[in-house]
Amino acid sequence: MKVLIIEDDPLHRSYLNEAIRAALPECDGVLEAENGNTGERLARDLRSSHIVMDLQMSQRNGIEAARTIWKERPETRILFWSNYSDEAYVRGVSRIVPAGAVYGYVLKSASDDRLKLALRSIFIESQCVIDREVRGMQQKSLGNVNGFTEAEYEILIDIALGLTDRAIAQRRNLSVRSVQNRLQQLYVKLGVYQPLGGQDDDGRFNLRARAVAVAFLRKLLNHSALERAEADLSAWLARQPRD
Amino acid sequence: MKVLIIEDDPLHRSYLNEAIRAALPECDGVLEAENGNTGERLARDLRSSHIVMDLQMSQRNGIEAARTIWKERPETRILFWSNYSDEAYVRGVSRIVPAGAVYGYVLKSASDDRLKLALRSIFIESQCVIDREVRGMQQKSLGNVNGFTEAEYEILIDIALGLTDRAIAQRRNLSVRSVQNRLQQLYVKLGVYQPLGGQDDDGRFNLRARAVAVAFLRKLLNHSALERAEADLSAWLARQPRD
DNA sequence: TGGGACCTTGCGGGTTCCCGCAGAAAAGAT
DNA sequence: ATCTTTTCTGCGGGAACCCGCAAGGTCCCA
Repeated sequence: MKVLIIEDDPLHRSYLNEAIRAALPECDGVLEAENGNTGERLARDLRSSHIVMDLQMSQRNGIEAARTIWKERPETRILFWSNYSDEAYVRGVSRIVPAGAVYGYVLKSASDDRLKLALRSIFIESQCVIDREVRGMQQKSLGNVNGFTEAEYEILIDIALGLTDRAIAQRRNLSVRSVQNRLQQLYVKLGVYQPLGGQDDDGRFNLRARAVAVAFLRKLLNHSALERAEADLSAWLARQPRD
Repeated sequence: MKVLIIEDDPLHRSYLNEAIRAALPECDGVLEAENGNTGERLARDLRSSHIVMDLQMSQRNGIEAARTIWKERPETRILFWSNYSDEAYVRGVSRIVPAGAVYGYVLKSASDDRLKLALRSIFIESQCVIDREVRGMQQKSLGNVNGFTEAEYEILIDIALGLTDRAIAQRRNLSVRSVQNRLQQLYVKLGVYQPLGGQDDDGRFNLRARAVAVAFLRKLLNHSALERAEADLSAWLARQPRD
């Protein structure tokens, strides 16, 4: 068994390397890649099916890399080892994990033992391991207490990208009014909606822009999510005939 | 001489610790804090005037911490040791460094030697050290090729927070029309302006929201900048009498 | 088979945004 | 002191946004 590390911080990389050797004596080789691109290439060339990777790398982020890796070989086992449990990341990951895949998500703040345990669980015992904090995030994200529907998330991204109502309607195959409905719904959930009576900060906020701000502050959105969305968008735009 | 480390990643912390001991044999003590809050407290209690800190920590970010530390003791020497050279960070730092202060900004990707050299330069020779990449950022940011005025940056933040034109006018003591002028100017600089003829993506983008998106993608804005801005905003709102 | 919950769509209108035009005011330059 | 350049400001109007109201649609459950 060989393990591939994809992580851009050299310190973390060597730490991981040691941890893997210690936790998995049956492993006969550890490879390292320092960004998503070379990681993908190595995974393809060497047919690695055991990967540990960071999300948030400068060159090409972990989610992108994982997506293409899983697309080529869905049985690959991936342990995500990340600093953050931002909703944007958690959601991003759970959107790309193939049905039945074995994977893990542990935070860098977790203890040594925890990491080693996760390594064994995933790579040896074929069992998923998701940190409790991350799982909490998932619950909140998928359950509905303070949770966002796919539709709501979608429209949040669309306004974060700066699309107009009309463009969103076109993109999502809806009428303009429906788009506005979803927006209203989003505003309510984000707590930026102003129910007419409230003279408090009335008129101070542009709801559309405010919603994006709040989403960022709550880490519903982050840089890499935006980047992905922007890439999707420009692909769609290119596909769009001149109206 | 004692050195205080403020850094939330334990690996990086211990690496820093070693580097400091190696580079500064004359130093007789290294202290560690794992977030901005305890860092500030330690700095105050122990009167540390030699600090190495990360920007981007979860509890309280480096810029906040540095601001209060420098407010209390402007002669403190601070070396910022960060992963990123985002314009938002660079600008954030240069906004708070007191006149004549000795400080440094080196990237975590820099070599061992580079870090040690920076430590000696700043703490022993009282000389500022700013990584070339960061300096490049500063140039771009302060010079005006693709650079943003303070005014433009200010209004960018205001719309990113979700304020309306009217609210911005109030906050910045301008007429609404002036705010809109500045917005137009910003749109031009961000390349989102649509000069009437362009039927290309005409109407696809909401300029206001698009500007924020582009700013995020270009790292003119980032999470911690938004957080700071949000804090400033709510302070201002509290100070604002009911209109 | 008839509610109930939810989503979609059209209509209408009040508000905000976007911005060309043009005059006043401020800041520099010669 | 005068000229230029930049910034601020009001006016006006077209477009986009925000949203209450109300009429279908769909899906599920009893």
